[in-house]
Amino acid sequence: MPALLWRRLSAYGLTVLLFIMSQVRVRFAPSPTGFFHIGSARTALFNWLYARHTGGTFVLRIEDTDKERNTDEALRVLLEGMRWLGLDWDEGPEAGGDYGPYFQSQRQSIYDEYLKKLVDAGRTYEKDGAIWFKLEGERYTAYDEYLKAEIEKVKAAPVVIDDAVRGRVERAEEKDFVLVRKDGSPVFHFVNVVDDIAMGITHVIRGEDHLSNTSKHVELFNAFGVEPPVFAHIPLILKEEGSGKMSKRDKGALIEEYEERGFLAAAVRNYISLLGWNPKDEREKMDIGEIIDLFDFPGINKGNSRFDEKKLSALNAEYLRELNLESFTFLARPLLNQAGVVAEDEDEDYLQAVLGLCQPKARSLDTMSEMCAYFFQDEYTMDEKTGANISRKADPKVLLAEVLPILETIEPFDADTLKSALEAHAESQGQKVFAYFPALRYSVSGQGGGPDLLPMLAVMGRDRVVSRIQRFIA
RNA sequence: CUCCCGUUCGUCUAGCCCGGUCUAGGACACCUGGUUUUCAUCCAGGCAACAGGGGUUCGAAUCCCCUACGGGAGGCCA
Repeated sequence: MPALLWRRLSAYGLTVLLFIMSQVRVRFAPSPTGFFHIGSARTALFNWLYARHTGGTFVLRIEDTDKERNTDEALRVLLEGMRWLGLDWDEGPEAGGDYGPYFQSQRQSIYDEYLKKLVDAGRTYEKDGAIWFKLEGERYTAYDEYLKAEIEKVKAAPVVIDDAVRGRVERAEEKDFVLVRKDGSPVFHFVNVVDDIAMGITHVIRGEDHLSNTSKHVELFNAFGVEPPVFAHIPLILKEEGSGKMSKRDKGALIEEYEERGFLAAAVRNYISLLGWNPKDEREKMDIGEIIDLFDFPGINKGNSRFDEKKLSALNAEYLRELNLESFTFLARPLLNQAGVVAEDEDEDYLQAVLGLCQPKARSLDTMSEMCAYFFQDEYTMDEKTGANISRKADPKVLLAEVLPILETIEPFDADTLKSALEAHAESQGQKVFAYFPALRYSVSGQGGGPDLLPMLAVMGRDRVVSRIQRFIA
């Protein structure tokens, strides 16, 4: 059958292919917990990418069955995180769609209806007030080492999962499982499958932590007489240090954290797309259109990957450098204001001039405040080590006293003019101009490093430079 | 305890399906040098890996088996 079908399809060429592909329906089904975990974000991203790659539909379904958590706030964090990453959904909260409602808390009647199908088919039974799914197969009782109890087990036929990432996986369920709790609420495995059926989901892309449970899901699909969707179980993201998958407590685990720290969404998105997937060539920095083009199941890895903040930062730095100065300033300003480094009413031109010096060397926006605090504040800490190093060669006060008159009078106060004047002076003293540089930098910034010195002095302006040197000498 | 998945430089990975082109490529990190002040940019160079064992083969990172290790699941959590 498939061979014949394929021949047919090829005959019609691209048109038919596009038609088939447009049938793709994927979903991201988070439960709002109050934070947006990087692993969830990556799952959302892969689903979104696959939908965009195939011209399919990306559904956002909220698994909000846990009423205890602050759902309003938790939902807001989630939706905001999605938007920040640029993951727009075609159906779901605020977007609507023909398969709603998109909140599990509002789908009870659908679950009732589907449960009835299983009851009618004789695939359920009641025990301890809960409704259980009945596996098919020979039954026996055995002691379960994990449950520490004598329980009924079933020799069910193994279920075959044809996973798009892992290939053929076989697994047999051996215990009946609960569909509806004593309190009447349906469990995850049941609602997940029902929703996927009811919403016409064709591809389930999710973390490998669900792989073992997939046999339950396939049992349910079979019981409903529905062909299961294509499963694609993607590898997990492991924590940077130590063992286990990343959890919300680990550094760098939360998407909202990156937003606050001034990371660029495009950089974060690019980085997480590379966790467990790659384009099979040497490209790393890719714009989103390129990623959409290249993204597909064969490029997804099987092995788990470890989160590496350094690599994220390096990518972020690349994106940062591409920004024009206006955008860079726009993004950096709030962080600098927040850090108390830059006053709310600070002059935009001065800020931009300073950031123009710092941008080429910036790795992330959140380190910006310490990098350039001395441009804005006259009280800055003097790095002792640098001070000691400088004094070893010559008395910086003497050197500065020599050049101070030049700085006080030179016109205009710009990098080129400063350069020639300082060079001329150095020559007259039988010195190289660089002999003066460390003392100059140290006196006006307290640092041993920073942006190019002369442009830096020019940006700071005569008044600031002169008074700082005077204070240093005194 | 059982089951499932995985394992290439410190890290992300290419190569594996279709065995020779692999003295295993790239990137991040790190180290060195340069960019004739600094340095966080930039440039050049360097360090560094096929988990172990057995088999198949003229030949294995690539195929098969075993072991080890890592991860996940087994809940009236999702």
